Amino acid sequence: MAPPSRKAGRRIRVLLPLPLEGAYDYRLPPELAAGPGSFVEVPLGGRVSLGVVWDELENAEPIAESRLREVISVKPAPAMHANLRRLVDWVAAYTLSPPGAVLRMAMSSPSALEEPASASGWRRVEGAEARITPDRAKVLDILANHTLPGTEIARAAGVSMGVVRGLASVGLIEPALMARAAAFPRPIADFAPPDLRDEQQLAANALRETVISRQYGVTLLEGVTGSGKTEVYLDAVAQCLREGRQALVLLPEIALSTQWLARFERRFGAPPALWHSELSSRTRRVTWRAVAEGDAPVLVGARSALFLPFPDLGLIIVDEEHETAFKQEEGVIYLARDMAVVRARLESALCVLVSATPSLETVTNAKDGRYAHVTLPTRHHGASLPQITAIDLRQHPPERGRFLAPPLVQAVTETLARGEQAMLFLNRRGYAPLTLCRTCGHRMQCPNCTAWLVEHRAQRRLQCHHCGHTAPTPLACVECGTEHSLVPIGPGVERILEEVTELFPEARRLIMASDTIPGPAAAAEAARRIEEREVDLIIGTQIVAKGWHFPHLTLVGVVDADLGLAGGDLRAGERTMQLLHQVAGRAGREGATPGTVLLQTFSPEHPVMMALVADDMPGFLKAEAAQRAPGHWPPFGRLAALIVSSEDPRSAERAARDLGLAAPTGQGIQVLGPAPAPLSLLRGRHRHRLLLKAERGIRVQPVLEDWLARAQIPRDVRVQVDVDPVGFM
DNA sequence: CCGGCCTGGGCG
DNA sequence: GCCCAGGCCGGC
Repeated sequence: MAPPSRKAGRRIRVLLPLPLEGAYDYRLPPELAAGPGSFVEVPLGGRVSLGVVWDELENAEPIAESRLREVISVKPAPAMHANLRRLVDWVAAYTLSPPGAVLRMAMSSPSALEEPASASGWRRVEGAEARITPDRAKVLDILANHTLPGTEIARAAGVSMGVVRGLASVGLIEPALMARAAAFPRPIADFAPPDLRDEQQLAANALRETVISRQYGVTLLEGVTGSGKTEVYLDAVAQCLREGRQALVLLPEIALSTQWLARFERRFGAPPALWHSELSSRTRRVTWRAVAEGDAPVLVGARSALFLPFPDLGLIIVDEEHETAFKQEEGVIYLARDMAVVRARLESALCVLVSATPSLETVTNAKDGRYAHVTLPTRHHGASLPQITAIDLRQHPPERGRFLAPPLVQAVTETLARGEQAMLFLNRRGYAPLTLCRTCGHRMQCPNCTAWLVEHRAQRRLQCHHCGHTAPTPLACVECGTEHSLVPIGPGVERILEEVTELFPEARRLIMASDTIPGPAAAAEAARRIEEREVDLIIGTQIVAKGWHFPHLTLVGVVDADLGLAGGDLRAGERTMQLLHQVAGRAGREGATPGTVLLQTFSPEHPVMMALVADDMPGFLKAEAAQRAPGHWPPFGRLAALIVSSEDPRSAERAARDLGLAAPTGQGIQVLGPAPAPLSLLRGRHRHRLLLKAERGIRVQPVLEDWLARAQIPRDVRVQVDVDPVGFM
């Protein structure tokens, strides 16, 4: 056998969007031109994969020359910028994920690269001659100096597609690639700038300065609800547009942000580009491409937008920075708020973290001088902040079988009598969170999760809110067989609706929950009905907390203020505080009527309730900090969670125990657990958790890597690493 | 004794 | 992520 002939071409590294250890080496044939960032097609096993030419790695042991395969082609797409490649590497290293898994997010889907389909149209063939009818003349007129798609020509000329096809068949027009339509009209920086109040102008100036400087910076923009934070950061967006750089706005619930989008369009005379999981694959491709080519000056999106290929990003806004929706809990587990800061640093851009109730992490960073801090302490038009009062349920118990205490019922009655709107907030969907058999005590539980099944009476079904398991509500107890013995325990929003229907039969009622407001259209319709006063009484879950503007709402009743405090979660108090503060902020946003907020609670002496009533956020955060600092809890230390799961309960438990035995030790390091996860059974998997706690100066990644390398993990066990965990379920 | 299916490793 | 090899079990 002849020795393999030495083939020409240089060796390059290609990162593939797959969960592989690192980049793979290929040979680039001399006839192809590609450099770092180029999108290339390469053979992988028996298939062809799309990948990105990655950077040279020093000290890497190269694979044998004989094993190299050749790059098939180089894609005609803008190369992935070095900044984004560094972000991919950084996020992979930080989250201990395979870089290819992070690259996958940055490619959004491997098909994003394909040229958007049907970008072709028709143009006139100069000098061609054929019979001209009046209809044909109209078409040729329209095509005098344009290339347009067939359907558009027919519509503009008022002729049928047959005429267009006829012209093509006689050679008067020919197919042509169009200059891509401006899918994303340019927002105009000075289209309709608002008059900013003095304190807004000061804040806006501070942001402008950093945008103009083109330097990395992080600023916490803190302001009470209704203080006009959005106008301030949109001013920074305007400045970014003047600088000719791109701006990215991350929102926690993009599907519910129709009011925000309308506001953006009024301010800039054009809508922003959008990015979220529900985009069609075509829109996805067009948007991805427009971002890469710099044709989308402003993009608004969910956390995944952070990995889009902006060639020149000058500004990242993270609105409601404290929201847990910024945490990605599956696949590559990351917190978009923190990765936004990283991207801003890599891009020499400004990152603005916006909130009325900023997280203790961000407040601490601002206090320590790592972040700049600008505040808006007062509301618009002199509107006062709502008056918050606690209702002690021990002193004012609701009637038997009811959930609204007499003082709250009274307040709703008075509000409705004045012709104003009221809202009842309960962060629980469905009718009742627990269904119990009165005869044998059996509780209806999810077969796949450690969770009760929630009754949804309207659908006559029981549902698991963790795995989606659903079953018809049984007539008899599944355990003892007794009929009519199952009773609902506790309220969900449906049950509150039932109660107010009896109490206020005249009031026009609306439930707002993720199952009744499934998307942007429903959200817009709900907002319209409330704004136009077609609704008197709103009963809502946490989706009512998110950025809505309800000008006629003056009363908010929180049905169960204690709900989020159970469970011993590190941030339970902080999160409850943020959620209730945000809900409270919906009340009395306009005019002279101050809003009223009533909190139903069994523990009005709890620090969260006290702080809400006294409107003392800083005091609350100070107390939180004082609690967390001595034990080195975040933000005064670092956490990483290992979630060990398996379909086999014993396998999961054994692996967790083994990991516990192999736990790292050392100065400033502590391992808690293993312990069964609060949701010890989730989607059919048995779960145990271990928690690594380290002092602030310690990098947890090498510790984790070392730990995992020493442990023997059997094949049926999965170990997920969650650096900086947010939830503890 | 053969074939189907499941699982785990490798892909440059 | 997906292919394919190899092992194991089931069928006649």
